Amino acid sequence: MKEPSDLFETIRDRRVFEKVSDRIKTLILDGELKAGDKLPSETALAQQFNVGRQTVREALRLLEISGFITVQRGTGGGPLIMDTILNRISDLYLDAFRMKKVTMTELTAARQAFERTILLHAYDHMSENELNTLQDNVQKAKAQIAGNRVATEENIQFHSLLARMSGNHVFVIVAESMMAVLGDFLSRLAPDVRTSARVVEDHEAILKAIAGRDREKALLLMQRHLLEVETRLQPFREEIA
Amino acid sequence: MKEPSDLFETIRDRRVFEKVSDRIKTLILDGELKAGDKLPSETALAQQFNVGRQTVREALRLLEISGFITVQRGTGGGPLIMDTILNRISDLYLDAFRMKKVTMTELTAARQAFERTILLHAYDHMSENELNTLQDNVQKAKAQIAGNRVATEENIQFHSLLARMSGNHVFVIVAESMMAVLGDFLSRLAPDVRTSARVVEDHEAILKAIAGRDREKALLLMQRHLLEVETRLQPFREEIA
DNA sequence: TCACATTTGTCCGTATGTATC
DNA sequence: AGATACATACGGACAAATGTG
Repeated sequence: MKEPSDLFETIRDRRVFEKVSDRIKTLILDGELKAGDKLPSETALAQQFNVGRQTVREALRLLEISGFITVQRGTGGGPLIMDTILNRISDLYLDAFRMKKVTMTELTAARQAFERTILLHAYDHMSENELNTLQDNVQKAKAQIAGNRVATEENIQFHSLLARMSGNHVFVIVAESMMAVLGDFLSRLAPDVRTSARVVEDHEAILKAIAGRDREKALLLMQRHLLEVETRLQPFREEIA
Repeated sequence: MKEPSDLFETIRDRRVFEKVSDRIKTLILDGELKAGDKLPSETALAQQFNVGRQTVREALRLLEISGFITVQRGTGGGPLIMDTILNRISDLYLDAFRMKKVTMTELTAARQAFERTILLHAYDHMSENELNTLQDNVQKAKAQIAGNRVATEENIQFHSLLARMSGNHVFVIVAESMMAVLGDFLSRLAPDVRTSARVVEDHEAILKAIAGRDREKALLLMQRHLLEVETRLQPFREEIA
């Protein structure tokens, strides 16, 4: 027979490692532990919480994958508070996209909407410094092309940088996950310097439009750019699966 | 200094439990294991992978918190494949909010971009049947209000339905994850039938604009609607901790 | 109601790998 | 190079939960 009070207790008996994880998490959220601080070693934590090391380890796994800590091995190592939550969210989006097997067509449609908004935001508050950062990115990409190498990394980073300049963290999170999906597709294709070069040209043109304060042109170029990327990858869609 | 993009991350010495986790994850992503399938028990997995049970457990923790599996104790229990990624994303968003890495304003700005496009897509291909589904949703919400109950669930579903009608998985994932966050916030507010009623009115008005083939009006109403929801959640921003 | 089997949850002891000094 | 400190990993054991007969 269950006590009536049981109805109001937590549905699931929370496991010890979850409680340990929550305790540490609370300390971080309350600001008592900040990024850069070191947590005690596993054995020390086990003693402090009066639990087994295995339990502590599982708690640390939760904190680690939730983006609150990293773990370093060796002397002077141990759990280190480090905030990578936003990256973790991007990772989860990537998993979700992969689970649903999103197509390039779907991705492009979403990017059309998203990159447009990002561009608008970035366009409005872009500083001289940020403009230089983007131009730097394009220059590095051009250097790659000049050396007959693809500039995939730089080209993807271009969009990540733009997202950052929007000043909206949610844009960054979603943009990064979308770029990861794109990177996934690209990594399965044979490197093609010529195609990569065209992407760089597109980026340079968009940048030029921004620098020239021609907003509509920048938007139009971005739209065309995304469409072109999709059509280029289109024939491969079947082979991927 | 950290690279902005970890797409091409350094080849970190991966730990055994991470490899085990990845193996299982790959099986799920490749469709060889589907939602509802049961994984072997921890001891069985340990034997199959030729690793210790503790290692398997840590791998399962990763999969669990990444939203790929749940774990049940007792006879007939064990790891069960279940997709809860969206819940995990919203959990992490909430953490990010508490860490002040993301603001409600940022989330709303992202929603504005997505919901606008979702609406456009849905508007273009909406069938009679789908329109009825949405009207059904509004009717149910109105019934709740008429009974002096909040219609939070129905109101959130309105946006999910709209996202599904866009026919784009990316929109569905992003919209539903954001909606989950809002739902979490709303669940902490005192139920307010009057406010809930206004949301339903907004939805009905949007739907009417769609049915009347007035695209611009629908877009405008949606935009206003989202802004209103934001201001309603604004005071919450400080209290969360 | 009761016993029983299965599976996760937790702890301990020990050994190995790894990074720092 | 050697010593130290730490995470990583294995194996064994028992407790607790959960379903079955």
